[in-house]
This record gives sequence, structure tokens and C-alpha cells, in this order.
Amino acid sequence: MRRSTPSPELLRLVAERFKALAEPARLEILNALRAGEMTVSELVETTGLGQANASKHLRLLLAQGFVRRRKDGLFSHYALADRHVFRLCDIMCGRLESETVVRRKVMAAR
Amino acid sequence: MRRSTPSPELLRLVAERFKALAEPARLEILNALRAGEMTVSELVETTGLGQANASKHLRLLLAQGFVRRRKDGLFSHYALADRHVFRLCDIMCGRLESETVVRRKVMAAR
DNA sequence: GGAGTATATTGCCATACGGTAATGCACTCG
DNA sequence: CGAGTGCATTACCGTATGGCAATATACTCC
Repeated sequence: MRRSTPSPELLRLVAERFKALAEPARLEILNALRAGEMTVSELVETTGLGQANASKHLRLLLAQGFVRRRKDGLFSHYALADRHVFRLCDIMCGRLESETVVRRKVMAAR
Repeated sequence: MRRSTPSPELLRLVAERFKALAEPARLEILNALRAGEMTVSELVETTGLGQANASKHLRLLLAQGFVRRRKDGLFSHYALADRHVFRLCDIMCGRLESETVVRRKVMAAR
């Protein structure tokens, strides 16, 4: 149970990590990758994001270690780096679920 | 294991939650609250944040359900709403720990 | 009720960041 | 080697946001 005061540098790094998940577009990408490895084009089609935009988000997710990249000729195949992402999202969703009635219908749309 | 495509609205909400944690100042506040309930002044002193700034961050953390507020005369006592926050942070820290050697020394400073 | 104090809010500025279009780059194939 | 394709990068714009100073609000005590 980490107790001592975290260094400012650690806080910065952790915050940076959370920031990577603080964007619907990136969450959508990660969710799409649940189905398995995908190329950028496939992700663009699946998510409806622009190509440049998707590429930018992927770059960030890669830098933050949330996805892996496998280059294959012209293609870049992206895949989830690990399962932590969904533990994180599930906790967040759990938090949402246990909240106000107003949000119920949002959850129902899942 | 949530499988179907999450609604854009849900993604937005989850992203919003992560965004609340995507800021060193707020992580510092949450970490300070680990020691127990604190007033704004105490938090200001502990974290070194400006009063207005701290108040703003607390407002956001409250809105996102990460802290509780108990008013007592002139004082506002803030406390962690639950333990989820640290599960989230621990997962993130775990991710950081299992990474490049460059980061090792950052972790050592804890 | 008036002074004092703890917190909240507002206005302002500088910076960061998402989205898009245009361009660059790397690779493939004829 | 030249055209085509998939992806990355750059330039640009508009918006969102952290930090601070000033002010407002809410409460206490004399």
C-alpha cells in the first residue's frame, strides 16, 4: 500500500497516463481493439475517425504503452498491450453504475 | 465482460472521469486525503496549491464523485469518496513500474 | 451589525490539445 | 522507375483548461 508522498515526477507520469484515457476517441480505439489486432485503416473505418486523427491518437496510446504496433509492409497493425486498460475502464464504469438515476439510461444503452 | 459497443455517451462519461485524474495537482490532493479528512486550508498548505486553484480542483473532484464534502461552519472538510481511486492509481503505477529502465529512478524517489 | 475568516466564484491569460487538410514517407507492384 | 497505397507528420484553428488575482459569499464572534 504505497504510503509515502509520491514524487512530483511520479504524479506527472501517472497523470499523463490517465490523460491518455481521458478522451472518448481513444477509448473507442481501445474498445475496437478488443476484437483483436487491427490496421489503421480498419480502425479508421470502425471508429469513424479521420485518418490523421486516428494516427495521432494511436501514436499517443503507443507512447503511453496502451497498445503495441507491428509493422508489416505498408501496414501498421495495432493491438492492445495488455488487459489493464479494461480493468481501469471497468472500475470507472462500476463507479458510474453506482451513481445517480439520471445516468441509468445511459448505461442501459450499452 | 462488457462486450457490445459502448454508447458514445458512455465513452464521454468515462473519459470525463479519467480526465479528473489526469492532473498532477488533483492526484496530489487525493493522495493528501489518504491521511484522512482535511479542510481546504489544510490541503492548500499540504499541497502548496493556491487557494482558488485548490478550490477549483476540489469542485471538479466532487462533481466526479472522487471526494465527499462535509460542511462545518466556515469549514469544508473533504474526504476520499471511496477506495477505487487508489486501485486505479495502483494499476497505473503497476504499469509504470513494469516499464523502461529510464523510469526506474523516478519510481525509486517514492 | 461589523470585522474577520474560510471557501467559492469570476475574469483573465497562457498553454495544451483535438480535429482536419495538406504534405511527406515508406513500401509494393507493374 | 513511376504510380499507387497505407500511414505518419505538419500546419493551422478553435476550444478547453490550469493558474492566479480579485471579488463574492457564508459563517463566526464580539
